[in-house]
Amino acid sequence: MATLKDVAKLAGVSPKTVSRVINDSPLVNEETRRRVLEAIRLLDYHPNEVAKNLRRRRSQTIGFLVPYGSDFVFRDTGMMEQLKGVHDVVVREGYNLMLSVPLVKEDSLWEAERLVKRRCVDGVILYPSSGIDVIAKEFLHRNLHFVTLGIGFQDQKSNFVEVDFSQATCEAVFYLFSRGCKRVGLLTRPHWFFNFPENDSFLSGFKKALDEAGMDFTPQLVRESDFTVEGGYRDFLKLREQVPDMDGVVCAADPTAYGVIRALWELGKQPGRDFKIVSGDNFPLTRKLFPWLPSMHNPLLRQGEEAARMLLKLVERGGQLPGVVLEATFEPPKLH
Amino acid sequence: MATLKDVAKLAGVSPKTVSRVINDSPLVNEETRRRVLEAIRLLDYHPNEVAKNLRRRRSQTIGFLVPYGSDFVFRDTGMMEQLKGVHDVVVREGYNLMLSVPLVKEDSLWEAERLVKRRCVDGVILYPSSGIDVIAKEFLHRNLHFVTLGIGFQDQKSNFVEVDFSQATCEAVFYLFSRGCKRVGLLTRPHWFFNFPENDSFLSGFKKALDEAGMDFTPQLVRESDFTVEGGYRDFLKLREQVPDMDGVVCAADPTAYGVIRALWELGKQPGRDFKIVSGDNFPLTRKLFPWLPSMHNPLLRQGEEAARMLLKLVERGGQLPGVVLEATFEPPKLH
DNA sequence: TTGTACGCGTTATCAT
DNA sequence: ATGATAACGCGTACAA
Repeated sequence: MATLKDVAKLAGVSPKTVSRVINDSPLVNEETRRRVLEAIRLLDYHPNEVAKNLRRRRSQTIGFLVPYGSDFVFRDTGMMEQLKGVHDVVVREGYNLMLSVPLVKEDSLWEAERLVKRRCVDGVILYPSSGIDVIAKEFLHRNLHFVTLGIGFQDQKSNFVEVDFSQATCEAVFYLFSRGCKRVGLLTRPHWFFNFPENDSFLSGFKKALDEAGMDFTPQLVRESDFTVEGGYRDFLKLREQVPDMDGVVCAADPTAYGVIRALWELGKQPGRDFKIVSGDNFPLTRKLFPWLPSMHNPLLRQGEEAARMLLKLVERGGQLPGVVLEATFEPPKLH
Repeated sequence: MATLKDVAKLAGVSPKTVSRVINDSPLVNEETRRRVLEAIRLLDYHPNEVAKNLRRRRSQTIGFLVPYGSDFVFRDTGMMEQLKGVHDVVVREGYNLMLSVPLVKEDSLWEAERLVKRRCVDGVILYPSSGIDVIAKEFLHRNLHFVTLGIGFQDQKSNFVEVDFSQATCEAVFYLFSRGCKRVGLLTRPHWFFNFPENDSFLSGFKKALDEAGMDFTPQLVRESDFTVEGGYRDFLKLREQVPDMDGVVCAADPTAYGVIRALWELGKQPGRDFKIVSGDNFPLTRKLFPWLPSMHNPLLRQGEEAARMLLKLVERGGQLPGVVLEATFEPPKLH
């Protein structure tokens, strides 16, 4: 493998000049540059990024840490959207993306520390799954770079990109009323999935809608459901026992809605006609598979992009950045 | 940030001794080791992987290069399975995983070269999408490390993990016959997706089944379909025009089958009852969403694992390894 | 515009 | 069992 020195020797210049050419420095004679480029071509020289990174005290790499538990199979579609958002920004800015999925839950904390403290990455994007609060607080304190996809711990003010569903959920409920529903339920997110359960924007939006519609809220109208198809199936059936006259439901996630759909099939009801549903993510797949299914739109791609942009700023400028809250939206489908 | 030297100074030993302790060398006195470990703890020292990698001329990282076009949205579920297989093996062996999705198709070749030649990674896992044949051949020639997920170019003998569907497809067709089908069609993989279209194991299995059943094969019975829901929808409707009396179909992929299911709904037919389907991947999601849907099983996870194991061997021992062919399986669902 | 000398933080070699 | 010294391949600081 040819090195920068070899190139310098062949081109008859100093190593530094070769370095300048590689890094597109303007401070180099055209003729010299030409000679150097020719030498690079002849030797098939490729700069060694590891050496460069050591010298620059950078890894030029961003980490994406997926919590164990992403076997949540189908949540992966949402994760992939976020990941793609992160990836695109990171790559465009000349960084690499390292993906890490700890094999067991206990490894998450150690893995986040390993990635950042051993300088495998310049910064890391974290899911706000349980346990991450510890990491986030320590990283903040030691000025290590991270961004959480959602709020990671209570009173976190910086370095997160959160999605707020309250307005979208409120509109979704009104949409169901407008479609003739008399009694609407909510399958919300699982509180145990997060570090501070209090702040459920699905629930607050749901309550707001009932309030504005002059209807009473009762806890019976709500169940939590983990973001899985089976969970949606199971929890919908339970919710139906709680609210026998329910004729519409808002789901916090697409997989949950899939579970509801399956349950309705098995009950001999046609989803969307005999019973109304609003879904929660609006995955591309959902549009393809169930074009008739109304859905809130979870801005997963943008969340990933924002998180990546924020992290790169942190890496390049240091300090902290105020958290960002994106709004989920609800676009009622065209009626016909 | 404390370095190895700082630790050495504090512990009153040479840097090399600290290095020995870190790397669990047996050649170090117990008492010395204790002192060093104490110094490490006091300084909160973390070894710098970049420096280590420079010295060891390794990046200790494996690349996973996703072809542009992975917007194939739902194929991602399959890709995630493979990725998870790769990840688990790679991490268990103490490597990192770098994920790269070139933003545009033209970047793929350059990106693969960049990753390997600039030593960002020690080796790379490639999809056999078009264009990869060029890379694979050059890498082979220059002894750079790679494994393709499937055969990347004609006559490739080494460094791939392929999945063979011929037997599974054959059994799937017989299953449909056993369920009363008289006329079975095939929605096979898109030939343009690969570099050498000749070797379609779905098609060969399909032909074999018809042959063994004493039925004539005609090209009308087959259509290619890209691995998308829309594609499955569209191509199924076309295939139905070609074969009006078709009463069963084998799909090369799960998203294709989803498209078929949607088409049947819209035709007012109940999938699985009025028209029989066998799917091609058996994603976890498929089991959850359509438990009644029979499917061949695409060993995606194992394919990823095998590819990773192969690549790590190549990285650590050099040379080349003969390609591996995994068998897809068909397990008829329990009838009731 | 170009070159020199040094350092980034670790491991390898060869001593002792 | 431990240490001195030299790499690894590049960028930085400063001088020319």
